[in-house]
Amino acid sequence: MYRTHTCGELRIEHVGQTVTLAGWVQRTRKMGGMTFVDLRDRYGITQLVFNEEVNAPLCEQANKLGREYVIQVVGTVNERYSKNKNLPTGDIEIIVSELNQLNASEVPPFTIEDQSDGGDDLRMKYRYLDLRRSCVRKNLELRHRMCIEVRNYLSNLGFLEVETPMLIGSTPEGARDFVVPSRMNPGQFYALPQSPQTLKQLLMVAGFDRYFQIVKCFRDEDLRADRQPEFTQIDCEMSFVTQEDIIQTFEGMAKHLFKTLRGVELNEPFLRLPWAEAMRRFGSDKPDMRFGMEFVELMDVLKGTGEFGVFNDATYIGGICAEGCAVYTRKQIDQLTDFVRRPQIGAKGLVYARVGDDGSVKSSVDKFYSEDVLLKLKEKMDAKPGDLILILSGDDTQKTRKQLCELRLEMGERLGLRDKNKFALLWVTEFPMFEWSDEEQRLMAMHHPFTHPMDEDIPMLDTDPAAVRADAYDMVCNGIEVGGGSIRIHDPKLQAKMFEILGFTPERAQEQFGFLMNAFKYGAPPHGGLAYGLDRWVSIFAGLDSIRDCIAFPKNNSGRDVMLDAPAAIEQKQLDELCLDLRLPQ
RNA sequence: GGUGCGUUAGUUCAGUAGGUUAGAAUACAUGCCUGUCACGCAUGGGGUCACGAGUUCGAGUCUCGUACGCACCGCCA
Repeated sequence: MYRTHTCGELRIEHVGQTVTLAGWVQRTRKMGGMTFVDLRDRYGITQLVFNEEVNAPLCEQANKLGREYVIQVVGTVNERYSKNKNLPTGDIEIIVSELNQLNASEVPPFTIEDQSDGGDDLRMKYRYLDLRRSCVRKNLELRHRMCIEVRNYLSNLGFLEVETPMLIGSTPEGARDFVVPSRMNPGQFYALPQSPQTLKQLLMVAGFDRYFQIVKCFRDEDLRADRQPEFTQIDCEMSFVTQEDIIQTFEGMAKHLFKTLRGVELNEPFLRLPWAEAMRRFGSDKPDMRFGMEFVELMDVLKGTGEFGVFNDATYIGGICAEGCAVYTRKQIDQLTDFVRRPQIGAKGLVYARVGDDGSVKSSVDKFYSEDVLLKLKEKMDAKPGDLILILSGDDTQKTRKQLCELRLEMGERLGLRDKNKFALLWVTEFPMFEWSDEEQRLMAMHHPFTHPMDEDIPMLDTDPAAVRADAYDMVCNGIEVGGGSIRIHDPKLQAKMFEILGFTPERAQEQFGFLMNAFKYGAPPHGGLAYGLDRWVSIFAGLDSIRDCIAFPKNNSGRDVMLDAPAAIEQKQLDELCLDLRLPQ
């Protein structure tokens, strides 16, 4: 037996027991005739003591241990002279009588400590060392507990976890597919699923009326801090349900996770915001509702009421009111102007108005407007003395709202309103069914082509498809889309019409999605579902800035695994066997 | 495909206006130290300043290019 206890286990009540421990050397402290060793495993740290007077050769042996050596010790649990309140095992130590070095270690390239000196790149290259750090390990432990709670919650409601294949067919809609060549079918390719969407719909046809799966999904798109090419979804689908049933079920799951994993009771029903309203009030389909600072539309107050050409040419003027920010210096406001002018945001400029303690308004456009108009502005913005009004305008309402959204988030950040320990959840509903693609010169499904339109909008499919709203919903937490879903189409005729609107010929629809349309001919139940992004949930609960930190072996910004050095070229023999003629870009 | 920032010791970083032998902290090594726990003290080793070209009497420092990293835009049904 390698060990009788873990390194996080022993307490004052174990004093006097003879124990065997095994683990890694975190650090040694040599005090002359005495040596202390911190022994670490994933359960904690236990201090080992070696005393030259008691056993000189053993102490000598301990002095030779380096960081990350793997050792096994036999010893007696002893109460410490001076306790360490920072460690759960800080009341005790092990007086070692036997030391076995199980393995040596090279000096690690960075320190294996919570406050590591290692940069991201190096930590990823030696991820197996990085994962030894408790702050990283804890994220994976949380991820594990979340999976358990998801399975508990859904299992108790009668959901069945069913695995769907990883090797499926490529579909042209949506994200780029990762493709896998088939050796036995030369020149043909599988694709890795972007999501098990169609497969779970087939499970509904098969009568598995409550399905879920914690499942890897793959999308060959550029990465971000919150986007990996392979990521994990909690994928769910239900039959004989309305949108309301699904929202109730999965709002319940969110509440369950918050309660069991964060100890947060969310008693109120989540806010529901139709997409158009979210765009109008926050300029985003995933608004951060931890703070207010809602948009106020100012066209009626500022357009045509003064000589300011920028506003008079605008088709949208919107403002936000930053409480107490009238004290902002010229420099601070210039910083905000630079912020909105950054190419990624793209605003031309920023108009501001300070509300003085006496209620007077001083703005950057004073010379263009009468005092009367400026007071009307203050009134419309509901601004109080000491507030700062920030205004953006433009000739593209959608774009200007997006810019104002960035400014609102920046102000929220500056004012400390985006507290990681505060959670604001909501549903965004009534998404548009389609959005116009300039690149493809056609309507594209905003969600996916299997989304059911809202019943009352179905007649508009023929007359004004762009105005049709979808029976779709996203769950948003702190400005992050944490899940989304929809009621699906189960009528083959409606599905065929949808493909037609999306520009598919009947032949091509049959070729790409025939398996689904055929299945619908055999009694498809009404159904709908939702998928949660597991990585995002874990990173929100753990307060992480990037989902990488809750993934054991993540990819870097360019989609590379720097530890495995993948992707990489393969041998000519493999290419030959796959009948692949590889021409690299010049 | 694009924008921004970065690349200097094992590691994290500093490096002034372009000018002598490139620094700090930490890690590592050696020595001292019997109650430390971010131990302390002393000494020491450790650098192709990412790569390539250019400007210059002279480049870690300025310019251009390349590679890599991070963040973001596009993209992500």
